[in-house]
Amino acid sequence: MGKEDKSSAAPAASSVRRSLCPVACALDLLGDRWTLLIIRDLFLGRSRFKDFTASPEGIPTNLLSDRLERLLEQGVVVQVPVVEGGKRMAYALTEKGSALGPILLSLRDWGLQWEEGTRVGLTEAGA
Amino acid sequence: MGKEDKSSAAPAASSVRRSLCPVACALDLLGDRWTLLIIRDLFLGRSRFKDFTASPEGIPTNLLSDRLERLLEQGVVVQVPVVEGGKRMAYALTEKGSALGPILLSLRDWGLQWEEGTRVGLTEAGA
DNA sequence: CTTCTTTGGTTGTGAATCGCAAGTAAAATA
DNA sequence: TATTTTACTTGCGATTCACAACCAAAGAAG
Repeated sequence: MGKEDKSSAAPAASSVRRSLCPVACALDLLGDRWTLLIIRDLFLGRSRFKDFTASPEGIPTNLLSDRLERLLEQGVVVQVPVVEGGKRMAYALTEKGSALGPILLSLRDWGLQWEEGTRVGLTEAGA
Repeated sequence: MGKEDKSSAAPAASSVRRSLCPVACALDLLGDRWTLLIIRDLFLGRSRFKDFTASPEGIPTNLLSDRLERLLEQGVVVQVPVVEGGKRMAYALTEKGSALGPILLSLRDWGLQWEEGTRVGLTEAGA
């Protein structure tokens, strides 16, 4: 029923680690062009599916679905009802997800310093 | 010939930015499964092509070639002769490349704290 | 309750990229 | 000069990406 089928898979199957290096393991989960942008959006206060697709980078919806699913699996985000007891769900960072703040901040700082013309949109979260 | 042809291209053409967000721009260059592992190796003191292929993650040589070429283009690494005036070249971090230290350290810290069974191999460079 | 709109996805498809294996040429070594 | 090592390149099947179209459930409007 298309439940165990992934039309668009992640850069790596979550459970296949290339090594025990913490950097490599972090990259097994985060090492692609979209995942950390979703995390960035969560830090910026966006929480709904539509919000993520509205970001300027324009993530394709199939990739967004896939990444969110993987982040849920890995305990980086959780789903919470938008209104108490409602059916609509929003995404929120777990403690594991919030701990990604320093990574985002160091990426932002490096980008600002070395990539010409970049501008901030990140709030001072996680620092 | 085969000079303008890339058999294995990078995750994004270096000059096509998805937005002006510093995080997004950093990920345009660094957002894949291998690039930051090469940088990690450079911080660990590895500098030759063979050294990178010898890392436990086992990067394919065509991808290594491609990533090194892009890092050269972007001024993150430079080539220096292994012996004074020799023909064999090694790779070294530029100032721009060395500035990636904090990103590597935050990835390492997160991996150590949240990814079960990971162990350090990173020296305290860049901090 | 019925209709309309928004939200949150899924599906399909061609193009691009990945990962593996094999081949190769120049440099270092014996 | 002969052999080995280094630093790649090439080819190819499999996976993943990006774009577009489609769809069903939820909420809002009348």
